[in-house]
Amino acid sequence: MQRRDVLAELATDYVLEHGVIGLSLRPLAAAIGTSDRMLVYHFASKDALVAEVIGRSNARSLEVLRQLPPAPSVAAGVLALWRAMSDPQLDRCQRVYTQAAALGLLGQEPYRDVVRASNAEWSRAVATYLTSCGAAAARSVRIVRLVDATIMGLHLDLSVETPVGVDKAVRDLAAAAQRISDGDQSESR
Amino acid sequence: MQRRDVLAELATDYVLEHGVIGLSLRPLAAAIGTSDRMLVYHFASKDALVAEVIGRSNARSLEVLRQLPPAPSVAAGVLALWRAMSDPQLDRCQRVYTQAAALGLLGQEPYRDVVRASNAEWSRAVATYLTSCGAAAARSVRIVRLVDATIMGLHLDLSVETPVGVDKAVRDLAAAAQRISDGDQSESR
DNA sequence: CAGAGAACGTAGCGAATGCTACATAACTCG
DNA sequence: CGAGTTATGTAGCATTCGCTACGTTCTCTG
Repeated sequence: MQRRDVLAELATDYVLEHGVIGLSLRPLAAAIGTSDRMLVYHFASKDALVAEVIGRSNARSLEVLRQLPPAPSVAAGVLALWRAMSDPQLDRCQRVYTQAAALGLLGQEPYRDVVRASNAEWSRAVATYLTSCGAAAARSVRIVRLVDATIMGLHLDLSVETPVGVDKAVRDLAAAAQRISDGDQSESR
Repeated sequence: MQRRDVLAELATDYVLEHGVIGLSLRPLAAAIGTSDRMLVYHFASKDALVAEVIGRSNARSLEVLRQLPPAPSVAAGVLALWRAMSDPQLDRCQRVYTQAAALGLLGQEPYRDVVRASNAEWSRAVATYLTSCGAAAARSVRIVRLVDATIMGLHLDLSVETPVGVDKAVRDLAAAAQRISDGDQSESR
């Protein structure tokens, strides 16, 4: 394996632990046994390095998601998805993504392209998964929109405090997803 | 009004436009007609200043939310809440909150206390609002958990791209909230 | 073996960071 | 008026930042 790839993977490990926001080259380089000089040499700039790291973090997420065994129903699939995303490994990837997205919320947005691409790929993968759980293909994107946003919001809540009732909210979400898949037209023409 | 309050309000305006993440004292000071020297003098440190700004930003959110007229149903209340939070003014406050929360996701968390307090206050206010829309008081916190997280997640999505189907997701959310309020026990024992 | 290209170390540049020391002005109140 | 608190300006310190210039080692290939 090329040196560049090794460094990229090590840097990804480091970022998954320390985040993207305050990141600076020298501590990162020291932690993975190289120098800021070499990081810039291999990745051209800090922003390019971080962008690649974000991409790799999201690639790891996708890898886990794609190996998630299908559940017997959409509701069960949502619960399985929640459990999978609550695993520390995947949770860290999601946190990195959230930090990258939050950077673009106001003012500067150095990682816009990677974040966009990651978001699109992730949405597609979740749709594929929920379809494998029996979601009507025509409705899966609609379900994904709701499920993905809610899981992300709940995880952000969980990072702030450890609120009661999250499990219940997840079950409510699963039920809502199931209803949409089953063809509920009541309130959403 | 004390000079300190004036500066705090001006700083809040500035942060609502430029975010908390890359913030540095000198550009902020220059923009609001003072110096970094004076900011540290009045607020003791940068972190203390930013913490206060985050608090004020969330106070503005609460002010708007508390003046939101009750809707005739829970579903309508969720839609009204969504519309209110999509207003640029309130949206910016939410973005600042998200950035502050995202800072604490990995590694450092300088604004933990303010974020926690803001989150708690906000949840309570949303619960109060939805109760005024007819939500059963005993179920309002459960509804809030779902609604608030979803709206936050959807707004984060919207900041990344402008995806189709968000409106539909909001209506799905409103319908789900309505069902919970009406006493749906089906999937969430 | 020779040469080329990749990998790396040392040192440092210019800019920006939060914050402080020191002195000065302005205003309030006895 | 005089004293004391509040507000401000100037200058700078120590550190860190991303990045680069320059030179050296290593490895691979012809």
